[in-house]
Amino acid sequence: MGISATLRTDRLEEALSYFEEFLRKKGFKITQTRLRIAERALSATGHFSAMDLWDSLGDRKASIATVYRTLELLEEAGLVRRCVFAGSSGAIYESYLGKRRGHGHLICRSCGRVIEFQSAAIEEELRRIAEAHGFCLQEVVIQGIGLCRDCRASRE
Amino acid sequence: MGISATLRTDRLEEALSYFEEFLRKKGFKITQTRLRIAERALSATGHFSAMDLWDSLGDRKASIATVYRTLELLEEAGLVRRCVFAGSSGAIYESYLGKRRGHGHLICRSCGRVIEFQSAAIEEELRRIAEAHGFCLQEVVIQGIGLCRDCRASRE
DNA sequence: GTGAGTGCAAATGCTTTGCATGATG
DNA sequence: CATCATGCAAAGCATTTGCACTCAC
Repeated sequence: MGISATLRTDRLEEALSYFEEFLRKKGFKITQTRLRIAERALSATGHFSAMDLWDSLGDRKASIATVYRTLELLEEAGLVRRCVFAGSSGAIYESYLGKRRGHGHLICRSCGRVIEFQSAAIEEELRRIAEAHGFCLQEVVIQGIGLCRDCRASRE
Repeated sequence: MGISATLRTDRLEEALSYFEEFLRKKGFKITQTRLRIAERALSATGHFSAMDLWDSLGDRKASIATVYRTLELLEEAGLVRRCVFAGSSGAIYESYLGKRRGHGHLICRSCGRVIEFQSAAIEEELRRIAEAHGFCLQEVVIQGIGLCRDCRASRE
């Protein structure tokens, strides 16, 4: 997927200052490296691996270790989601900037394409089920695995 | 979690012969090792890692490589599901024996407990969404991550 | 100035693979 | 008896960690 170079400056600034505030509150330091990584991660339009993000940092690279460490902070801040798609090794991240939390994914087994969808009904039902079990629901993972329209067609 | 020693002989025999038939159809050989691993995997009541299964084999151990290879076959046969729970490294397997395919999981962040649930409504809705995207839905992953009743209580 | 953040490289953990040996159809 | 399955050990890969150095507060 990779990371697009286009920045969504509208909400990005907002998200970045939210991240700064998060760091301050938690007693973490606001460093150039963290901000640089956060900017790249938050402005990504698609799904990306830690390595993709690292690649996109250009000349002033951070170490891959720091990329992982910062992604963890961004996830903790609720700005980024770490996804593990069935059938693929390794985690994939996505920026929550401009997306609703808890959206679902349709993942194509054949080409790896990921289609996002939103379903209030599923979220609602899951919340209801969690409540019935006395479970405090913090995060939701909804995935459909199969074949996308194109791959399905090319098999017939 | 580990693997229980109790065998559910009622349906187990049935599942095992289904597995044998699957192997035959695919041109794979029916070996003692495969059957031994399949028996353990299929009769497990909870969730288990490849290592758990390997441990449970007792004195006549197979190699861990063969355990992985056989679990893959069992998954292909639709008798076992490989799950990756958000927040934990490594895959967890579950037998589909006596369970409905596509059931969901509530996973406790704090103690790791896994609660299973069934929701026809979610399955239905996901099927509807997939169809709307021309997507051929083969498998479903539904997870709720948060705190179970006990861990939630002990935080207050 | 002090403690936390970073880079580097090494370690980790789970999983897969190559290849010689052994069992199955 | 030809093949495929297995065991073993080594490789693979994504991720994490230890530690000396550097930077933010």
